[in-house]
Amino acid sequence: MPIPRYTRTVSNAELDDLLEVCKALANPTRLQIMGWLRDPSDHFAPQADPMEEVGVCVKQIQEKAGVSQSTASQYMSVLQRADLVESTRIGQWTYYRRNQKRIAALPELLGASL
Amino acid sequence: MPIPRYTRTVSNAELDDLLEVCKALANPTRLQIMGWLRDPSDHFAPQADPMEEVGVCVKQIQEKAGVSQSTASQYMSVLQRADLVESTRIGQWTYYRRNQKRIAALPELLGASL
DNA sequence: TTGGCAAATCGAAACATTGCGATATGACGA
DNA sequence: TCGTCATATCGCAATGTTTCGATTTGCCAA
Repeated sequence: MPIPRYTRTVSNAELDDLLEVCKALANPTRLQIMGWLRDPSDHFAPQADPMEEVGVCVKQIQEKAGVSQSTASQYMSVLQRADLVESTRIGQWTYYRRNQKRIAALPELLGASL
Repeated sequence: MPIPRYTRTVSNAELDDLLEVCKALANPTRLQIMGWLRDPSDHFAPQADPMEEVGVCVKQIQEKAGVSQSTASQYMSVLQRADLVESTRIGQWTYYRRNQKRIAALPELLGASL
């Protein structure tokens, strides 16, 4: 029975997870969006539904970021795939907000994987 | 004199800094290397100079990662530009080690910028 | 001083990401 | 039912990243 030459400290799942997070944040606009979503009412104009609860709709993010509608939509789904944001659909709007639980756990993930 | 409509919480310098870190880590092999360098003697074979102090030479990283010499060298300079590793040249070898101070400060940078 | 080793840099091909306009889907109000 | 608005998805050209082999630089020992 062969003994592995060197130890593996970090699980592959955690590493892949962190990798996806880094990829999602490795874009200046997406990184900014995450910051804006921290205090939505400081960065976005009022909207139909209360942004502190449900989040901010794509149109507002698009306007603030100065990108096209399709780009804004794509950005948000990249961030969502990395589990950094959550979304709620209300009527014709999709509201995005930070996944605060996940974000709070990032330092730990960093410490464990990196 | 126009008043900015919304508040900026995060400095551009910090955001750019975090962006560079994310870019550097947004590659599976580079991410792995950072992990290996945490406990070098658990992951690399003995070498001329003591790796816990000076770090690990490029050749060892190259072999462990299974990439070409030029790729390994580039990877290390990407990590160094992001300030995640430091290097020491001894004779014909360049030893790389984690910038532990910087890495310890990452959670704070994350908390401040993201 | 010459040969060999380690590392860095260069140039290029393959591959991935970016970001747009066009189009599709679905909700709402007239 | 129709037109409009918000969002999502598609296809594509431009740009950026990856990764290599070849070349260059620098160090050391014979």
